[in-house]
Parts: sequence; structure tokens; C-alpha cells
Amino acid sequence: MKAALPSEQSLIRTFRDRASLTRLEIQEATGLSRVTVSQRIQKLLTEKVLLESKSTIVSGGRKATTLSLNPNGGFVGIVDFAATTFSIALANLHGDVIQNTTSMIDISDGPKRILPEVIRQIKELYATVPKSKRLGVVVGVPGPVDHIHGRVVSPPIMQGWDGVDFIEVFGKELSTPIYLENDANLIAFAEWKLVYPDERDLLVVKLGTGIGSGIILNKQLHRGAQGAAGDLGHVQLDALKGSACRCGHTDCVESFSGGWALVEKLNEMGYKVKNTTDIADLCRKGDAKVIRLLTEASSYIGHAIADAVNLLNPSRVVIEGRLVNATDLVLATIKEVVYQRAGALATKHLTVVPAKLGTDCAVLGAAQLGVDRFFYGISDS
Amino acid sequence: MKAALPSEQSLIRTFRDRASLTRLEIQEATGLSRVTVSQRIQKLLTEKVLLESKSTIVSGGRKATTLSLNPNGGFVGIVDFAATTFSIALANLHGDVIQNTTSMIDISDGPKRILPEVIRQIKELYATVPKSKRLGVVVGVPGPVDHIHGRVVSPPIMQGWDGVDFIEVFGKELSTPIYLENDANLIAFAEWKLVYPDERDLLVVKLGTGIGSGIILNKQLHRGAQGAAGDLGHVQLDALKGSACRCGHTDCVESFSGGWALVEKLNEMGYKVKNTTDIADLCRKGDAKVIRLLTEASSYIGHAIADAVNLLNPSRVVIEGRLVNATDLVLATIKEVVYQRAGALATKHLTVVPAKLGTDCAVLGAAQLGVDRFFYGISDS
DNA sequence: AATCTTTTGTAAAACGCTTTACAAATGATT
DNA sequence: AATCATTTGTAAAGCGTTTTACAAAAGATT
Repeated sequence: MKAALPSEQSLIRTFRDRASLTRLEIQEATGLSRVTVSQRIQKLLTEKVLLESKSTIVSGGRKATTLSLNPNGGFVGIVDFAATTFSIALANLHGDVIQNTTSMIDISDGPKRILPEVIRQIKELYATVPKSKRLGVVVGVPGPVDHIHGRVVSPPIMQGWDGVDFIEVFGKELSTPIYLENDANLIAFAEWKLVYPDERDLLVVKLGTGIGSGIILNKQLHRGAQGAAGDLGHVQLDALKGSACRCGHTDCVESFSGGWALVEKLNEMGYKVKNTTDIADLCRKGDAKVIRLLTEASSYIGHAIADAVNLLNPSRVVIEGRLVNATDLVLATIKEVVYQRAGALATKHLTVVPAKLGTDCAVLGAAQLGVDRFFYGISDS
Repeated sequence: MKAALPSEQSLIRTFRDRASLTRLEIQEATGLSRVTVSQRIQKLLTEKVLLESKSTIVSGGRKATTLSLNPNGGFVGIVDFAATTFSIALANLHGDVIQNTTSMIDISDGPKRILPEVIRQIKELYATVPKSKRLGVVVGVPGPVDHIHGRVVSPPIMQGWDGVDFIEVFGKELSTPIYLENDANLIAFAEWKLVYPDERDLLVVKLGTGIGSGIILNKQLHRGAQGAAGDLGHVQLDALKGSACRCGHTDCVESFSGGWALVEKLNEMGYKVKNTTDIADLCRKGDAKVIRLLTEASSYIGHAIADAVNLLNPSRVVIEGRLVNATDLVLATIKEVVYQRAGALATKHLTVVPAKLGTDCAVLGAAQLGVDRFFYGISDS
């Protein structure tokens, strides 16, 4: 395949932000001349990269024909690991997830027992897309990712996975580009691209078994020098004196407010809970003790977020997690603490909202990330 | 003046990073063809935008002629406000500060008493550069900057300056573009461009009367949604219970570790100190009590930096301020706390160093910022 | 001094895109 | 049905750039 013309590239790229466009809108968006746009579109239509459809735009003159990207022009494979599940999915160029199967696992069983089945499934799914339309596979993992070496680094909930070279393993099996990404970043990416695409500086906090965050700054995912950015859960608070965290430190926010810590505490208090879903259920039943604990936990989370707001001054903070919807007090407490502790200027126009997307958020984010690769090439997004 | 060709733009832009280049190097850097480079350079040489000089590069063949940007092709005016001084300076296209006069003031005297003299001085200096070579004036202020409206917003040490429209005021007087910038950002920009130009993610902490920081992320200055990013000084620590900060909150790092707080504390302890210079002198004399206080202050600063490192995962942290050089214990304590409290992955390749540039750092940063505007146009840097 | 290597200049052809100009399509308005 | 507004197509000329090809300059090496 010969290299595409620069005009063709930028023309296609305009379809990243808007699903359908008229020729005129493409002219404005790309800055290309009418002639060039006309020529390129004709070519792309015969190649079936673009599709034509009559629009309904009434403008007093000839109706503009609307163009949209053929969603079947390319597909992204998705492998998303979580603590207790993994998902194998497929997305098209619109970022629509057109296939998605989730299987239960215990991730701490380690790669030797889990990887073969994962590889079998993704191989089977990815084989269904024609070779020329394979854009790559995005792999999401619940731990810090070293992007240079393509592996997870000392991930607290992925015991036995330290140093596994995902890019090597999946790349060899699938012979396609592999993009490894931390799941908090995937969630942030999803909320950004699908819900708040115009936001420039966005902080997405993930409250789950662990506590993490994905950071969008200047319309880019910020990963940090080692891919460890966004580690909100291990901000240390003196108020938590002596509280041991699974990360090896003490006094981390997560050591009190992380899902695993709450489960531990509640079991000590005589409850029988296994995970955050159980805790959420107790909240919904109105259990005062549980709600009190969760409120205290929220206030510590608020501390960490307030620090982040002081430092980054985002325009919006999104809070994701099952517990956010368990009781209004979680979000209310976080908001209260953030507005109280962070600086006046940084909080003046700050919005703190719950996440809009649901449980498949990470898969959606992976789809968006994979699609981005198609539009913008190998570069970072 | 007609619009410059795109090739000319990108050709000139290569001189932002390297002072002198051969034609071959320019070809590689721009990706332009030899012919175009040849033609454009000839034009730029006759226009005296570029200067030619024999190089000493020995390569076994004809020696390459080295080209450099004529530093007198444009000039940046600089106004830098600090708590007790203001500087009026002029820089050329190399970013060299070729004029710099500093005057003593008390910034809390307010704009009505201070601005007239500042305007008189910058007007006089800026008038010395020919109209066609005026690139604009960079104004540095010790407070948060609202970039949209061009004013400082509730600056703690700039009493009476809240809401002053710097862009309006200086713009009208000088009829030239005005760029308003927070001084911590200027310092960060200077350390980045002049000392660590290859660093992608850099945190520069400024320890002075107040405590602030400038953040370089993804090779860009991160200002935040309201220009309030980098507010490290008002991270709140529970360990400082009840300590009142001048920002109106309590328990801020600055309320203990800021220069003003240390001065207060030492005076209460019976010392007679006016500013951080006095404190530094006491440290150098080996006063154990002062050193102990400063060490404790450093540990709190370390807490705030550790949080920032967890969140941003920069590859380097630079600490600026008079007190850093007062005793080795400041940097040592900060390092110790950061490495202990921040995550293992984020600190594994982290370097914490004292600032290389001296007291004129902000002016140097303003020069670099102004020069950037020349190279990259109106866009952010 | 002759040769080699590397840098630089120049001219001609080709390419991608823009500009300009004219024309046609298509639906709304009168 | 005639007119108008808007969108779209096409052809020709021009501009900036690249590619190709040939040549010259200038210092190092032999």
C-alpha cells in the first residue's frame, strides 16, 4: 500500500471528532480547497473508505450530501483484564464495541494459568476480521504500565504478573500492533472522548478495589515518565497514622478508602462482605454504620483529590466506581472536602461529577484508544 | 509584510533548539529538500535574518558553513514583579538578557503607586528597539494568572492588585502584545529551556516567601484551566493542625514552611529576621535551632512534592529558592521524604536537584517565553 | 599535485495543492 | 414554471516544494 497523501490523511482525520460531515464542513475543518476535497472524497468513496447518505439539512438551496466513515474499514481487538474478570472485545472505526464477552477469573492465579485462555479467545475473535482491516489490539491491565518496555510494573493486584511482556506475548501470537494501557487511563479516556470531548484538563478518579486516576491534560492522556502518573490512591495522609497499605507503605488513602480496605474493616466489624458490590448493597439498605464508614472514606478521597486539584487545576473531576452510586454521600462528601481544601481559584469553575459510563467503561476506552491509533498513527493520543 | 512561506517558518523554527546549524542539519531537522533549504537560506541571509560563519567541523570533506539566527532580529521587553523588587529588562532572539535593571519596591503599596514608575521605565527601554523588531512584552507576577482575562486573581502577596488588567494597561501604553505569566511558571520555563531542554515532564518547585511550582508536562507548560496549576504551597497536611495560612485556609504547607511563616516563627522564638536571606545567614552560621526548624519545614515540603510525584510522575524535580542553598539538609530532607512517601515506580528513575539558575531566573524565563512567541507565533508554549 | 569526500548551487521536470472561472445539480421560494 | 440559493464538479493556470541530474566549491588525504 502506497503512502496516503497528506490531504487524504487530514481529510479522514476530521471524522475522528464528528461522525458525519458534508463536503463543505470538511473544507472548513481541513482548510483544504474545494477542488482537493472533491477529488479526494471521490477517491475515498470508490474505495469505500467513506459512505454517502442524503442529509436532511435544509438550507434554502441544494441539499448537502452527508459523508461518514465506513465503520467497517478497520477493527480493533480488545483485551481488558480486571481483578476478577477479563473481557475480549472487538470495536469498529466508530469506536462501537460490536462484540464483547466477559469471563470470570482470579487474576492472582497468574499468567501461566490465565493467559492461554485469553490468547485463545482473542485469537479466535481477531481471526474473524480480514487481515487488511486489523488495526491492532489494545490490552488493558489494572496496574501501572511501563510503556517503553510494554509490561506491567509491580502491580499490587496482579500478583505474579510483574514483568510479563504483554507486547511480546500478544504481538507474537496475533502478529499485529499491541497497545498496553493502564485501566484507569482507559476509563479516563472513555469518559473524555465519549462524554466530555471538549474538556481540555480532566481528572477521572476510579474508586474500586484500589484507587487510581487517569489524567487528561491539554487534550492528551498524561502517563508520566514511567507510566505511573495518576497514582492518587497512595497519597499519604497523616490522619491515617499507621494504617498499613498493601503497597508496602503506610497511611495511603487506599489503606482506608480502597475497596479492599473497606471490605477488611467491615468484616472486622462483624459484617460479611466480599467486595464493593456487597458494600453498595448495604448502603442502599440504609445501614448507618456502613454509610458512616463510607463517608469517612470519601472524605479521605476528597483530600487526595483536593491536592490534585490544587496541583493540576482541571476544569472537571469525574468520579467512577460502584460505590459512588451506593449513596449520595460519597460524591457530596468528596465535593465538600475538595471545595473546602483546594484553592479558591482552582475550585471557582470546577465541576465534580459522577461517571456517565458504566461497567464496560474500560473496554469503551480501549476502543477509543485503538481508533485513535488509526486516525493519528503510532503517535500518542 | 506578506506572509512567510511555510518552509521559511519551519526553517527558522529549527533555530529555537540549537543556536547554530549547518544547511545539512537544517535539512534533516525540517525534512525540507536541499533545494528549498538552499533557496530559503539565501533569501534569509540577504535579509540578515540569518548570519553565516565558518564552522570548525572536520569531516574529511568540504567544511560546512554554520548558520545562526541574527540575535538582533527581534527583541522582547520584560517586566518582572516580585514581592520587594521589580525588574525591567530586554532580551534578544537568542534569549540573552541584554539589559536588566532592578528597583526596590513594596508590592503591597498597590498598583496606583507602583505602576506609573514601572510603565515609565519599560516605555523608555522598549522605545530603544525599532518598531519592526518589537516582539512583545512579557510581564511576570508573583500570583495566579487568569490567562483568559489577562489579570492576576486574588494574589496573596499582591494586595490591592486583584483584578488589575495587565494586558490592557501595558498594551495601551506600549501598543505591543503583552504576555502575562505567573513567576513560578517563568522560573520553571527558564530551568526547562536553559538547563533541561530534553526533559519531557518536569516539576520546578519554588521555595520563597510563598511556595509554588511550575509544571512542564509533555514538553509544555501546564497552566491549568484557570492558570492556577502548580499550587503546591496550599496542599493541606493534617500534621499542621490549626496552622493558619494567609490564604484563608488552615494547615497549608506554606503556613509552616513558607518563607513568611518561618520568619514569623523565628521572631516568636526571639530571633530578629526580616526575610529568607536572614534565615539563610543563620543557617550558614550553623544555628542549630534554625536548622532544625528548616529541616522540619523541608519535610512538609517533601510531603507536598511526594503527592505531586505520585500524581504526575515527572522524570525530574528541581528545587529553587534561597533556602535550598542555606543548608544541605533542605534538599536532603526533601529527597528523603519524597523517596519514602512516593510510589516505587515513580521514584525509581526520579532525580531531585537544586536549581541551576540564580536570582534572575524569572527574567530569563520571561526572555525564553517571549522568544518562544517569536518562533511559534501566538500559540501556547 | 592529484584524488577523495563532503558540502553547496542550479536548472528542469514532476507533483500536490490552491486559485480562478465556468458550469451543472438540486431543492426551496415565488 | 421560473427564479433563487446552495452545493458540487471540472478544467486550466499558478505556486511552493520535491526529485533528479549535473556541476562546482573546498578542505582532507594520498
